[in-house]
Amino acid sequence: MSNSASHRVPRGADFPVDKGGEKLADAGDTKSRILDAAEELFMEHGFEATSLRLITTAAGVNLAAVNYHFGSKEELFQAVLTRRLDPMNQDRLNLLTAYEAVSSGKNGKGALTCEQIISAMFIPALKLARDHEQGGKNFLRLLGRAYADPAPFIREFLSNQYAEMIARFRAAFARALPHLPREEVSWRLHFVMGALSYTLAGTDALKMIAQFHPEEVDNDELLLKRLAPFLAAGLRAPLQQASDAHQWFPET
Amino acid sequence: MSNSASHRVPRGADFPVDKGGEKLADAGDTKSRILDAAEELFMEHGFEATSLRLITTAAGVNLAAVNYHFGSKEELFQAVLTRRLDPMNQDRLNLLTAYEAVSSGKNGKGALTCEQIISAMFIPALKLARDHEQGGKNFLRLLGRAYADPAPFIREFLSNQYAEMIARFRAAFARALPHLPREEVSWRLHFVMGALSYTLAGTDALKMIAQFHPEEVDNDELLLKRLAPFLAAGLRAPLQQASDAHQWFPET
DNA sequence: GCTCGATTCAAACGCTTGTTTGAAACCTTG
DNA sequence: CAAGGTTTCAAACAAGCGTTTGAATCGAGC
Repeated sequence: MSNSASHRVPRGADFPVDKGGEKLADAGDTKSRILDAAEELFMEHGFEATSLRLITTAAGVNLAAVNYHFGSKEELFQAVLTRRLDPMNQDRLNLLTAYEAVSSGKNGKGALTCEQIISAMFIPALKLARDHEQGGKNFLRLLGRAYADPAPFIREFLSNQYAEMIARFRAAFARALPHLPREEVSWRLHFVMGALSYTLAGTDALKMIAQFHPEEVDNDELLLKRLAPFLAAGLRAPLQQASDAHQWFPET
Repeated sequence: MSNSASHRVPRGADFPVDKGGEKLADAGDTKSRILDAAEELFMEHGFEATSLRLITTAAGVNLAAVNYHFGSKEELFQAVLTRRLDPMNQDRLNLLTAYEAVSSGKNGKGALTCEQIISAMFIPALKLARDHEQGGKNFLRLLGRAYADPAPFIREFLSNQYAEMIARFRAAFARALPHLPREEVSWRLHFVMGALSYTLAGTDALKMIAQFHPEEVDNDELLLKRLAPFLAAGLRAPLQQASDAHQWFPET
């Protein structure tokens, strides 16, 4: 029902296009003002707890503007995610392709190191984290939270957005870790994605508990640089033999 | 306001107590029926998206029963978490204490291995995951999602619930990894907690993407046994030197 | 058997939610 | 300047929310 043409569709393209020298996101543009306000408020309160009245008031636009420009609250949320997620994942794919081109040219085998693959995942995220003028930093938090959101439309949306990227990176990790069963590679990729999302989303969760230095808490760049070696070591961990399981979990 | 005595307080204790041979959680008890239904529905839809009418209908009790027995929706949510989280964290502390007693008796130094410390964190969680009769498996998912929930009352509640456990485990890891700066230990503990929560919460998130075998997807026990070695290797990763940072993130 | 506190119940309260509506304002195009 | 499509606006809509109320029901103790 939300995908029907029931709402009046504006003349503009589905998304602001960069035509010529004009700014890509005009700060005065109603659509962009809504996207910016929604991004910040969704990050702060989550999808369900953020009302359209809160968003439109913060954006300084009329309440009906959301339904006019985006169709529904759900479609607004997807637009907020797409605006930055699409380019970031495309950057990741491009970076991985570039690494593979260099590597295959050099030794003719085409297998990257774990460090290279993780770099291809993290550098585009880092680019967003460094983007202080736009709300890039906020966006990473929002994205991390969307990962854990139970709403079906969010999960389905993220699955579609990530499908291509995940497949490419799983293949790359499988080549980098040929001694590991494919299944184990899938799991470890899952762990990497999880640690990344959670860490980005939850910096304010346990910050007091972890007694971090104040200047470090909100520094996503420092965070990623600490996380990357941690994950690389995990990826290269020797495969756990079934006979060793008792070392971890003695039968209670 | 929610903590006032504005609602009529029932005669029973704050929580079902195990008196003698009677069952700890009587399935017919209104309070327990509400807790069970709420646990499942909160897990499925999240806190905001789950209405009291949904919960009370599923539990087969009157709508007003929640406010009568728990005071408010927020207090119900905290009761759902406390019921299983309190014992689990107590188990973790007891297990860590037991390991430390054995270790200090053996070599007089008292430093545990990373494997032991991780075991002390994971085994109590594993006990819940194995607990199929009760909704223990569902609870781990709910808990993982609560970690990422932006609602202030949830974050504050979890901070208090975890404060003691986190402090003890950080100290243990610091002794196990004496070559690491305390700050780095805090970060890696944060990564461990994050990977654990996310992995437990999000098994249905990327399950299609990761193309797992169906029988493995919902097996939290197998999951934890794969995650533990991954995290242990990460914890023991050599400290990243500032001069090596370019290996990960060449200045773009 | 009656009393009194504990519990359940149906109904309503006040409020917020996402969405729709039809008219007003705006702005480009002829 | 007039026409026509685009965007904004105030107002209302139906529905759902958490919570409260006061009476009905239950069940043990005198």
